[in-house]
Amino acid sequence: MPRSVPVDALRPRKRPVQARSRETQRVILAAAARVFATAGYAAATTNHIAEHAGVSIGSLYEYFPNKDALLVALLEEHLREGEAILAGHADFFADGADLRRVVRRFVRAFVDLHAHDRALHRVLFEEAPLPPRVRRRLGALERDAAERVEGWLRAHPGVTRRDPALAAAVVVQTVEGLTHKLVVHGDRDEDVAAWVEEMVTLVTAYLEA
Amino acid sequence: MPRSVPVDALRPRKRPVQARSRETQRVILAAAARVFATAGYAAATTNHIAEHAGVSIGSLYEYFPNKDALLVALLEEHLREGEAILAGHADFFADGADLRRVVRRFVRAFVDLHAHDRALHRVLFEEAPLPPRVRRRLGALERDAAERVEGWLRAHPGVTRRDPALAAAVVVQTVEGLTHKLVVHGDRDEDVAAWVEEMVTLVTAYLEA
Amino acid sequence: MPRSVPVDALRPRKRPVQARSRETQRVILAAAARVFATAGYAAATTNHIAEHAGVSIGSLYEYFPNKDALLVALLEEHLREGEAILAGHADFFADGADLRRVVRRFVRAFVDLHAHDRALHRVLFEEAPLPPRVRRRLGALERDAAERVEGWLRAHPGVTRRDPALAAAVVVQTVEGLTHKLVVHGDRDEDVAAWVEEMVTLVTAYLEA
Amino acid sequence: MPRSVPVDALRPRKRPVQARSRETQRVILAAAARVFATAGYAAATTNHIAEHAGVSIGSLYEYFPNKDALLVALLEEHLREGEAILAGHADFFADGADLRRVVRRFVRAFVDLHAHDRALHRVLFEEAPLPPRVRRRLGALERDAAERVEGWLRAHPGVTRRDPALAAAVVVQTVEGLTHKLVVHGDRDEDVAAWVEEMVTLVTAYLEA
DNA sequence: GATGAATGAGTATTCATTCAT
DNA sequence: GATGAATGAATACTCATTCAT
Repeated sequence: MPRSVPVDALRPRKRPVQARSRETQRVILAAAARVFATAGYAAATTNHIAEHAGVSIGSLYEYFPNKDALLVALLEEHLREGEAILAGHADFFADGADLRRVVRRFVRAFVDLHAHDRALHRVLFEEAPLPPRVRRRLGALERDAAERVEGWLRAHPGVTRRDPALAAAVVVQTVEGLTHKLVVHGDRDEDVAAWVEEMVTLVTAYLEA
Repeated sequence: MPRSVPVDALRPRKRPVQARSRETQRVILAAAARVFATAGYAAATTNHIAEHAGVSIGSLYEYFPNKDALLVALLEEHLREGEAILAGHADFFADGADLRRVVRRFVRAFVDLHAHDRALHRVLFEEAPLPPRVRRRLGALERDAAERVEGWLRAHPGVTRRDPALAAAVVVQTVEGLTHKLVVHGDRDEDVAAWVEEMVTLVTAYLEA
Repeated sequence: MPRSVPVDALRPRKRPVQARSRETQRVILAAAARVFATAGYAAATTNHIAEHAGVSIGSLYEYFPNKDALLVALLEEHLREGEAILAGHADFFADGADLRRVVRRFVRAFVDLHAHDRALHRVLFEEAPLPPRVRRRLGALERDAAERVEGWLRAHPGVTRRDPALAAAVVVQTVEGLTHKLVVHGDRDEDVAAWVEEMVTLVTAYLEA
Repeated sequence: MPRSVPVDALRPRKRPVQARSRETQRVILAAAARVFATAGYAAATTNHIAEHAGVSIGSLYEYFPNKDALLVALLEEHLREGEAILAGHADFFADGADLRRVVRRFVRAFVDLHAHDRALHRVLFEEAPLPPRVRRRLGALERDAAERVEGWLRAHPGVTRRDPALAAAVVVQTVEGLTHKLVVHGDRDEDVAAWVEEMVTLVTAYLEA
């Protein structure tokens, strides 16, 4: 259980150049995702992960300097996806008059982002001791999302909230929080559609109140 | 470090009848709360907790059969408070016509319940591997709250939601989620009042939409 | 293989109060001496040492925070003996006119100090990566011895050396160096007496030259 | 990390015939010297050495079968220099009547032999677990030196020692021991000249006593 | 009831060495 | 000959838990 983590102690060790090693890295990360998700962070063993990856423990440490680095790599992947969604949909909110439709698109993006591996997200966000650097990045992403939402709120005539910055934060936190509850803890897939509609109503009503 | 905890291995070992024993137990639990909050669950050691409590490690195990039991005892305390609020305010929602005022009372109760030890709540709800039994109790409490809310929604004329059970769940999850974000991660106390108002608006608008 | 050793990371962990634990500490240290001496420092395993001591590995770490601490404890014991000899014989050099007799007593003390466990001394002084703090203490002891010798050289009329400080250092280093060679690497006990006489002649002749 | 090294596993693997190979070998050895000297034997890794040499780890093992072989090669280089001095100066001791001048030449040779890389010598002689074969060679060289000294002692009229073999051993060990102390541990270069004179006096006085 | 010495299974991590490319 | 990815045995150390006193 490492107590103090030196700077850059969490980055993958090699930038793999050969195809073989890039593949190995991918395999290890996939195994880590699987093992973290099923066993939980604390109970997950690096030896176990290497075994699952069909790779020697030495190879694992060739690519990742310690257990945390695996977690961080997984998280960064998730964050990159989130950033891609935000960046890719620059025109996210740039859509005509229908408030409800824009909100729905926003909610869907959040839900989709979290849908593909529930168990892993539980580990990533609830169980693991996230290094401050990663926590900061997480916070920055939220703030980035809030800023975009704020800009849109200011532009949209239907929005009645007085403090757009605050409202944007409320929207992001609400959607993110409910998405986590829903996707991470939710039991039934079939509820998702219904919940998405409720989230849309919740947010839209708030913005128009 | 045993990972699987046998059923019912989590209850405090003795029901202390003597005042001194009860006091010792309290002291240990207080120390556990402090140490969990500052070090995190995984990094907190039972020896450390015993030391903080000014008690021998043997005595700690006299009262709590294992490390998890400390966490569970702390959580149960929190849940008991929650139950007390729900029970004590049977008339919670039984108040006249003002939807907004009722919602505000509800939100306040949630926020207050979580306000007194932020760091501990972070550990309790985010970092610790909660035993299924406790997770179930947590879920039961949420469902209980949702049921009460549902009953009130059905009774209140101003509410427009079609599916009161679903709406009640949305309300409880939203308030709980935002409360956690706010109280557990929030930096500034002064923001709390503003956020409470926003949460009230959010929920009220939703119910009246 | 620890690279950086924090301050006080080398002291024994508990000051044992109960007789039982003091005995345990002694047993562990004795086992460490034996294992270091036979296997060498690098090859000596803490688990191996604990096993030899008839004690669990946990107990070993209860008393010594890491492998180095065992080595250091052993060395400090040796240094304490050296200091005791120096302190106990304050009248070491305070003996009449016979230069040769005083020198002989000095040489004997050095040889005796190193005689009781050759293999251990080899490990302690030749093979082990001594922490700077211990190296400094070693140097201080040498300097202390040299100062006492210097004082005596100044007082003794038969000594012809011009620079007593330098001469004292030469004497101490010569005797120590030859003692190590003799006792640590020497094969035959029977040679010791002859060598002691040669060392006495060597030093005496130098001082009177 | 294999602890026992099979016999004859310590010789360089190939006798490089091509210039390029010989150069590579030299580069690797130079890197080993540098890394051993700065990091110490145990902490020096073969990968690190290969990296410093600008050579792949595979190439390193092409030339040296294991880590010890590097150390041994370095030591043999040192021994070869020592042997060369002894052999080259067959007339070392064959010089007229001046005992003191001969002794000085002998001491100088020893000191010079060790002067050029202090840190490396510290590693080579104090820290590294020398394989028996190398230890034997070291001993043989000492015995060789002692024999030559003995022959000279027997021939020289000014020498009063009764047991020339013993006296020769004393001289060699004294000079070697003090040289190591001086060169390996000494801090200031300027002391060297003074110490050389003292060593000369020490030895000369002994031989004439 | 209390103490704290003792336990030992369990885990992250290193590094000399091999061998497919 | 050269490369560097892969190997895996080996080891220091932790900490929840027990139990003799």
